[in-house]
Amino acid sequence: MTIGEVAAKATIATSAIRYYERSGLLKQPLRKNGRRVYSEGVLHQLVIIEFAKETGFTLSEIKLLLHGFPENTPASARWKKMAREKIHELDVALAKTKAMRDMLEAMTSCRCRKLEQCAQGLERNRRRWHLSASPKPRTKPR
Amino acid sequence: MTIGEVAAKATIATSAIRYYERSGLLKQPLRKNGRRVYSEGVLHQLVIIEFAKETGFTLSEIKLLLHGFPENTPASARWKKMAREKIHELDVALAKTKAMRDMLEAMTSCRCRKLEQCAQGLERNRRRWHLSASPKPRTKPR
DNA sequence: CTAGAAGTTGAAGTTAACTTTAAGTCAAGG
DNA sequence: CCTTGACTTAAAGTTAACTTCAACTTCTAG
Repeated sequence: MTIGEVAAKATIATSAIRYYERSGLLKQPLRKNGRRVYSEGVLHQLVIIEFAKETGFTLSEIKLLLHGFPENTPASARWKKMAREKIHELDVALAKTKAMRDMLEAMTSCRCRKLEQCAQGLERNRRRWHLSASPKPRTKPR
Repeated sequence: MTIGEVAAKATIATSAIRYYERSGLLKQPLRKNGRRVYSEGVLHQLVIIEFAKETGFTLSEIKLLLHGFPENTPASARWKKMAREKIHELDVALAKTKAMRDMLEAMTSCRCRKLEQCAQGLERNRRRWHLSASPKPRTKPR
């Protein structure tokens, strides 16, 4: 398969495939006259990559999942190791987002005429709320 | 107050204050010999800005909150308008993150020996799970 | 008066995950 | 043979929210 065919079957851009290769997620495929020639296997790899992305892994974490274990480590063990921390991160993100939601909900009963007045009230509640400078789920990534 | 004093009181960097000014969040303060001279009011503005950031508003949304309404629009009305959509976004993000968590949790009972085998299973469940390309809460912004 | 702290500006750097562009190579169809 | 489309690379662009840097200027303490 050519890179274009792989891209079509996996519905991801060719530029992304090349990028994954450059970043070490995918191994360098064989070349014919300089062009990449892929076997079916790459499709499975891409499925794993996409799934991992959907569950919140960064590309460098995915790289660990794929190539950061001794060669013969079973997939189950890899997932268990990687998932534990990520699930915790997701829980933290959930708590954070809920807190954001609650603060905002509270604001909907604001009766202030000027924003300056809100500031006064907010300052009073500041410690009850302090969300710290931890992971804030971005609302509109790409 | 000088920009340094404001920064200290609000515990944000001077560069951030200048950046907010450039981006139109803060009005240009008076100058004395080229230097910015602030009145107390700016501290309230910064409290509002920080709160809005903590609740997930982007700077351009905050700009709307502060300057995107007719001059005499009460703060309460501004919040209500802005919060409604943001709360919805947060709910979407929550749902998404929960889904991510659940998928990952499911993976912890994976028994595959090779990742390729996972790929098979994942492909089968693909439609049940399809999270689409919508807002993915980033786990480690900055 | 002078060192050093703090201010000023515009421009460039940061991060992640890609995409886009420029400039060139290769293969297939008419 | 020639055009067209797919491929190649390295490098630069994208986005958000700032930070850092370079090159000055200004204020303050001694």
